[in-house]
Amino acid sequence: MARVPAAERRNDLVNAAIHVIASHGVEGATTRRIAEEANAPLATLHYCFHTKELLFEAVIERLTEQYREVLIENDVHGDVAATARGVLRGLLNWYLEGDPDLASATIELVSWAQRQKDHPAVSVYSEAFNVMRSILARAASGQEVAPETIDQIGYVVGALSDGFAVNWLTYADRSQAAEQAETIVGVLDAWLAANLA
Amino acid sequence: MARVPAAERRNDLVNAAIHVIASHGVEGATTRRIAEEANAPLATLHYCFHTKELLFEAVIERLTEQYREVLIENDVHGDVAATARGVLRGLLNWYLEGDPDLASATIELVSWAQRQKDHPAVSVYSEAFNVMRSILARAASGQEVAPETIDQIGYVVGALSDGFAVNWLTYADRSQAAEQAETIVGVLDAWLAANLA
Amino acid sequence: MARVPAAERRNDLVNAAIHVIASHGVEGATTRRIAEEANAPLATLHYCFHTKELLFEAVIERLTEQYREVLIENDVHGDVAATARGVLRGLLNWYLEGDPDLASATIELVSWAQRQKDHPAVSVYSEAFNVMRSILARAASGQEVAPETIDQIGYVVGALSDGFAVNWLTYADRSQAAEQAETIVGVLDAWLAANLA
Amino acid sequence: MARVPAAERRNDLVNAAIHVIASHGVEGATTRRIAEEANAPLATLHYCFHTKELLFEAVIERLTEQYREVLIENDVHGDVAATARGVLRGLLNWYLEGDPDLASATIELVSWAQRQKDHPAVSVYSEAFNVMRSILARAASGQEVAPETIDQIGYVVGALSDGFAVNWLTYADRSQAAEQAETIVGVLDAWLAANLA
DNA sequence: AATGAATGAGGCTTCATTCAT
DNA sequence: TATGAATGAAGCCTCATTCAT
Repeated sequence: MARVPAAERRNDLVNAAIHVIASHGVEGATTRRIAEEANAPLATLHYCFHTKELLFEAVIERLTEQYREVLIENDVHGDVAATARGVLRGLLNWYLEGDPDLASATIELVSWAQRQKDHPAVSVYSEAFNVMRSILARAASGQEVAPETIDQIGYVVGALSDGFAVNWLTYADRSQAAEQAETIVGVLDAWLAANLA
Repeated sequence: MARVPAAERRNDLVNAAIHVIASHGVEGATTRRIAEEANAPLATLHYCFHTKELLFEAVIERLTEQYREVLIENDVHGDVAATARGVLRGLLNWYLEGDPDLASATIELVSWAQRQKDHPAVSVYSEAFNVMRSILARAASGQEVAPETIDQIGYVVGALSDGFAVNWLTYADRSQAAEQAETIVGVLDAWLAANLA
Repeated sequence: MARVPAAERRNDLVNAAIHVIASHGVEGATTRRIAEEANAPLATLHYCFHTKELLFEAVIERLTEQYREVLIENDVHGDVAATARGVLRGLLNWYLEGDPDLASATIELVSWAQRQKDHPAVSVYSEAFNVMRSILARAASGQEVAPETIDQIGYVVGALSDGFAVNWLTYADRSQAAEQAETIVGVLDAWLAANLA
Repeated sequence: MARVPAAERRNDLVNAAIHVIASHGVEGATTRRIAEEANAPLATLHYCFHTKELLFEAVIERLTEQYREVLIENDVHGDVAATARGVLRGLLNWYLEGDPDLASATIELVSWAQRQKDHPAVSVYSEAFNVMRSILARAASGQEVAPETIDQIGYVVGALSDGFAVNWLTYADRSQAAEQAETIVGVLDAWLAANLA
């Protein structure tokens, strides 16, 4: 079996882990399956990560980063309402049109991570929330918006996208989900309109 | 160990499974742990359910039923808006104040079930949705509300409660979650106000 | 593979462990090898002992018991000198003519045990020493022998038999060892004669 | 990591191996641990020794040499009895006051070596015995001592020191062992007195 | 009907070793 | 020469399940 540099292998393994977690769940994501998916010998997995748990943490880091990129890419640089709307749209599209593995692995890993000793799960959420807050704060700089309101908007955007994701990953019906995404955006709009008036 | 009738044992085992799934995840819910939690011999688990998968399906049935009861108990028999609001409140309270095991086991099992051959996961959602629809439909009987609107309301209530749950189970901060529940209800209110006018 | 009752299996496994430790050392005594030697599935080993360490402790218990039996069987019920002599002879014969696996496994395990958390190794020695002391003490009941002397005799008998064993297990030359056994007994005799006068 | 000449590395590795074997046993003496203890890259171990077995043989050579030095340093150049006594004392002190790693590694390795194909273990003993014999023979040159007697004395000195060592390494109680050393020397004295008269 | 006993398959990890530079 | 990187084989253990009573 051809030797492959470690950096590349680490990358392959993280990708493989994401794929396997997405399709078999955290539960079915065994080291063997992940190594096989990455076309790597089993021992290589442990050479690169030492522990399955460490691999999963690397996966979480990757997901966190992806999530952050989605947020940043969808910053429309408008006012608060438009910005919140853009970010929510971006998230829904990420779930719908991006790599579905990333989305389902995220959902899968959140509860796994929540049971780990040092709760890396919280970091995904907190990191995501921080990025969202800074985006919204910048959008609000010209307006008179209380900091608590910013946080609240961030929470609502997050909750709406999570709620959307759970349903979408359960039914896996794309056209239905596309309609639901519109509904979800409408919900945010109505709430923003009522609260930022 | 005292011999216990199978019917009772089935019940004990389902309860134990819920508890174990909630605290260890689907991943950590081994037959041994479940049997031990139920104070039952390991073989009894297989005597009662033959397969771990069958036990999990029984758990899902139980959760579905619980979910339905929550919906029904929180039917305020008012107009559509009040009813949707009541149902959402009921769900949020179920997560917040009811047996937290039930709530987290539900979230845990949804993605597990989604990966099973015959998708029992969908049944939880569909069943829940059907109940919600019938409740909302009855509430709407005196008003002029399109059937699609009813479905949409059901979807939004579900998504909001799911979004709430994911965050709550991740952070497990009760007082924060209580505030967030208010926000969530506010979101529904704004949307209903804008859409049922 | 035929099912075999657990008690018998535990016994088989302990015997197999002794044999494997004797021939491959603690180092080479893998669970697989032991299970194979016992004609048992690997899982059975863990069903019967849960842990390799627990199996080894059972082996140590067995060895301790054997050692004690050797001592007791060789109690000639004479005076102190004759008794000490008889016990030493018994030990040397045990090494030479008994099951050589028992003897070498004993030597092998002593240093292993010494590195374990709760030092079961010491127990082998202490137990053996206690038995020896009580045998010698009874033999000395009619004579005027200080308790410290009894302990000292016990120590010397032990040290002589250990010294003999190390050499015997190293060279594995039976006829040479038989002569050496005579020498060792002679050493004890000389020392007893000089010290019990 | 600084590149270090192979000769020095060989030395470091042998020292590290002795230390690791002493504290973790042959069983726990993995190449990684040894390399780490020697502050050497893992591959260097195999570059210097090709095989773990070859490293262990080098360790045995070193131990043999040390043992020989102890014997020679403790040659009092007196008559046979005094010389035997001096050598025994030297060995007991080596165990008690010298580097305890050396002593325990010796005991550890003897049974390991005994299981190897070409029995390097025997070489330690034989070499040690030869040295002892030549020392005793020189001491006996003025006296009338049969060659078999010389061999016997060598054997007894060896057996007594081994017997002492096993107990000392098991209990690791220095003050107790110091007393026992006196006893052991007394045993030799009594035997020599009775046999060289 | 109910369960203690037993097991094949597979879990994660670590070993001594070799490759490639 | 000397070593970071990589790996096949084997380590211990636990899983869901089945057997025998």
